[in-house]
Amino acid sequence: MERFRFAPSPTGPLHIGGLRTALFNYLFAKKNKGKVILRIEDTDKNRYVEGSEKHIIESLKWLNINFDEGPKIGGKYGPYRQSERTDLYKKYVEKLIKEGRAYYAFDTNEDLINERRKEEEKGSVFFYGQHNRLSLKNSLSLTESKVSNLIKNKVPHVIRLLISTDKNILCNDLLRGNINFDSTVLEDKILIKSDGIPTYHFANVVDDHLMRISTVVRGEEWLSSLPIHFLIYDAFNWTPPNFLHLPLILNPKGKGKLSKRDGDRYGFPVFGINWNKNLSQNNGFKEAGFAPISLINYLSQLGGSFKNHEEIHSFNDFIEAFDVKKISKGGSKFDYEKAKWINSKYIQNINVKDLLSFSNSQTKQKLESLYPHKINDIYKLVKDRMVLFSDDEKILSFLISSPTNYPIEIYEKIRLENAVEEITSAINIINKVPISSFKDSLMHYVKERNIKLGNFMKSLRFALVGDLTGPDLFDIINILDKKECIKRFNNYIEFLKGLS
RNA sequence: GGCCCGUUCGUCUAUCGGCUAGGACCUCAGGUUUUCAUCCUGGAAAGAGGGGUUCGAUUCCCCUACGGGCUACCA
Repeated sequence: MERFRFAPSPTGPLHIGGLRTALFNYLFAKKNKGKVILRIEDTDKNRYVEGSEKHIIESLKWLNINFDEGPKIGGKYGPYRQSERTDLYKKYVEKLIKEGRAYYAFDTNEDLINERRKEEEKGSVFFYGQHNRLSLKNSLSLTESKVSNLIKNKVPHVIRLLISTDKNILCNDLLRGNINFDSTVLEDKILIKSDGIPTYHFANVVDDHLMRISTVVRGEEWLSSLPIHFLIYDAFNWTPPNFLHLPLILNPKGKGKLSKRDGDRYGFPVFGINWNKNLSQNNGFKEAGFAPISLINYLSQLGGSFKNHEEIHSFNDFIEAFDVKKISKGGSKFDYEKAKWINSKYIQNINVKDLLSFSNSQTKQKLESLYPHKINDIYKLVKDRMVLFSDDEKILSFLISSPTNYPIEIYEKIRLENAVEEITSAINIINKVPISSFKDSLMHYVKERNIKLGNFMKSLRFALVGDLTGPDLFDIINILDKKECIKRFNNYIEFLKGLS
């Protein structure tokens, strides 16, 4: 049984980079009929952010990425929060110390800062490793009795990995093949911090082993720690799992990888669901008006090409098409325009009923009370012009309230000779015939008088909507109904009279 | 600075040595439409540079350049 895991840290909201890592884990697992587990890596007390675990879980749930094991679901390899596994790590690290693969280090923060400064002055960079460990304060350089004294007196200390002196460490990545690292430039990484809590590197390896993970899918930012992880597996004499490092999602405008702040900076969502209640704009794809499957489609083609990008595919399509060989190696820039296009394509392909089930906007609620029997007709009108589910607000506001003002610059564009007279005729026609035959009667009228249809229509639209864009005018008239149309036409006549 | 990874149109990508380098987003032009959007047709737009290997290189190798990541008692 293949086992995968998604292992975020609750240090803030989960952004689309994490979402994509989760997605690829999920696709990979499902493709192989394997399992995916969710593990919360909360080993950093200082960076812990209240509410982020909830945000992570809810974001993934919204995207329909479901886990087989996890903190809420349970499972036989739990607990699934690293903070609840501290005793376990202690047990395992002691084994390493006993076997001489790890050691105690007593250097204080000040000691290390000093060392760093010294190296900096020489124009190089300090790292704790085989070239200098014997001149630092640790159980390798100090006598045995001194070390046991320090420990007995509870002098703060960390536990470091003893990097072997083999020069070459051969690692493997599913995407990039073999990668060689030189152990002489590797740091003796801290395994257990002075507060007794493990670092990412240690907890990660122990858990992946204990939880029987067969393939680790994670972001490329971890590639440089791969040799450390291989060395920890080696120290335990464990077989490492497969590794797949995903290319990073890059900032579309600036430099570097996409960050959580870029959403605010450039005005697009970067989270699955909103984070933070008092927002000037939505930063979640959900609230911005995306369907979960739209985001799945977008994420699947960012740094991969399992399917073509011309149509919307289902979750199952992607599972079937998933192929490690189809993942690209280079990072890819986030492109909000493309994401939006995918969602508009999706909206065009669903029926009105589904569209309505997605939206619960204020606009929809108001329209439902205003036009209880016409809600389907209304959304049918705008379906093809919606990019986001939230677009109904700007497209349909004219159905909720009549135009409050008629922008003079738009009026200038359509200026009709005898405007008052023509609008009055429209009122007469609409009064005389059933609303359903208004179109025929109007066409007849236009033809009889030899009026230019284009301008006349624009004029009517302007009177009704206060703008020149929107759905079919006769459909609008049908929905507004006689009384409201006449009211708006009269308002417009008042406006026209006010001009002269 | 050191180590590691990468590099095809502006962006996301296809190409498993034969290329007139394909598609999508964006963009531009035209058509359909009462308007706008949708939709349809068409256009512009790319294998970082230099060396090899080969009959032939975008594809394989090396160097350089550029981009990215890591370099914390963060993950």
